[in-house]
Amino acid sequence: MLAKATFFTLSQAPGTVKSQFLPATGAKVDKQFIKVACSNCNLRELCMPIGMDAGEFTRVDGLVSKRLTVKRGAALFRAGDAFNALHAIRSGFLKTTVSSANGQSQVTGFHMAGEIIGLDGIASEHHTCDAIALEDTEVCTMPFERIEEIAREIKALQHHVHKIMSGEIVRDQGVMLLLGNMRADERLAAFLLNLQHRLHARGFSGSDLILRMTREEIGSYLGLSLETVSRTFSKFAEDGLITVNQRQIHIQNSEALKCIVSHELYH
Amino acid sequence: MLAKATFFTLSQAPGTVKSQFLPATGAKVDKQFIKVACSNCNLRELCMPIGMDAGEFTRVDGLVSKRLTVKRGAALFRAGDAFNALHAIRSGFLKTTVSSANGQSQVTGFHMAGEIIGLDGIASEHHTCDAIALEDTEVCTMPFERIEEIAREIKALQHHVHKIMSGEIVRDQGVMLLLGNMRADERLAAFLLNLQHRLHARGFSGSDLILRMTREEIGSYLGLSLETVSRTFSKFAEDGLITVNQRQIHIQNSEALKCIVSHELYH
DNA sequence: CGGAACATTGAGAGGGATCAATGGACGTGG
DNA sequence: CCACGTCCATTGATCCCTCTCAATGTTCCG
Repeated sequence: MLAKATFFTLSQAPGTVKSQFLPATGAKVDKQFIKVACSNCNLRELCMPIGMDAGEFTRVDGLVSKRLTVKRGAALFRAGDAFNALHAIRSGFLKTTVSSANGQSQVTGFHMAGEIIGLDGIASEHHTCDAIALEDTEVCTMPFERIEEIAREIKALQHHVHKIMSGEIVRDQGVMLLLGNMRADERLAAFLLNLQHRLHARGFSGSDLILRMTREEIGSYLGLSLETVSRTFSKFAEDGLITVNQRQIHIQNSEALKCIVSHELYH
Repeated sequence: MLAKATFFTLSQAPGTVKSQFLPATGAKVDKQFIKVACSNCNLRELCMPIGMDAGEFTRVDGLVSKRLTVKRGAALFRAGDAFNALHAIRSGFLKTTVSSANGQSQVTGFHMAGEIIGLDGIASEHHTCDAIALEDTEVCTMPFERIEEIAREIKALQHHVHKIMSGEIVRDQGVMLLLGNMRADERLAAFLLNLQHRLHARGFSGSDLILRMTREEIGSYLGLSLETVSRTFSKFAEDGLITVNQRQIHIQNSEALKCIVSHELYH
């Protein structure tokens, strides 16, 4: 219930190792257009409001000021940076991390195609987290002033913006529940199931997935050490719930994972 | 830095035990007006946008459809309830809790006068958490449709709504950092400092505070058992950092608390 | 005054962190 | 194409922080 409510996020590839993430339109095709319109984008159902007429959609197309490419390991933005735009992820995969004054940091989320990133910056006009690409990533940058301007005119867009922000709040609540209440195996099971769920929403089977992040990053997100993450993966594999090969995970028994999340030992 | 960035929230009373929370206007005065205008409210600087002209403020007054009183222990809303309004807390104190399918629950926040509650419901049109009053509480109910309607016309209000939601996201990030990275004493120290900070913003000294929640609720919020909360309070008291008398806390050495949050043992 | 709810404190156990060493995978450069 | 170095993952051993179970004390309210 809450588990599917959107804890986390994850990237992956359908079956083959190197296959790219985009469900349909290939990157090469995109290159032909200097600017791909939202109305044309195959991710629009994930990141744009539904129920707009053609005229409204044309206005929304004007939201995207530019497309950015972020190389793996590079930052889309960093804590402290001035905020002026939200970013829709077109392809690729990012993590967001917050840091305390003394340097310890925590992964607060993994973000994949179709999601909106940068909401944290609105409050103070400055970002409060780092957004780091975990693989080469392409984002559509939407100046926030322009978003607000158009949202004042198009009801559906306005409401959509509110829904996205509220959804992020709900997601965070789920992570809090996870960090505050669950034990290691429950956290990791919930993590994998969320993964599966989100991949399914993007047209993948979800039983085969490729982790884009290290064990350390998973551990940071889940409030565990990297060793515990690794050990728990191994335990799941021993019990026949999953198959682990480095970052390739095959989910064999998602029902059992659900039982683990629910505190129910085994079946 | 992140510590003051708004982890949590807390109510209290300035010095005397039974004193009410409202900084100035007493409840009795309010009763004379069927409806207290936002433009008149002494909390407006906390919950309303600044920089509006008189005409705009009059429109915003129309946001509040009614005032609700929630008795201690009662729910303002519950997970699953249909969402249709946000609530501004006028006086009192609430907690929000989320529950997983199998019944374990977690406090996700404590909310005091001047804060907006109910943002979680926008995403799915249904609330995802319970909001329970920890003392008799008065809220101003603002139908969300009306908020959106007026926000489309008044830029300052629109932006304010966005800031409030973003602020909630930033707060949640801080809680994640706390739950994922800190140890018991660090969590509790951060909790107390956040308390102090928020009280200060409301005109209280903040060195004397009265907890409105039980040890168990603190523990749930911080991901600790109630015994650990109690023990840590005692340890802080032994070390001369605070004085504890049931729910009355006196902060004697907030600098030392800051050191604890920063992982620095003692000084 | 008695009971319920809450807080404190102690003893013991366990889950996960930490420290440490080994092994694979990948990329770079010879 | 192979060698090497780096990064990452796995696995083991040990320790300790926090949970759990339990008993007692305190406050508040009917």
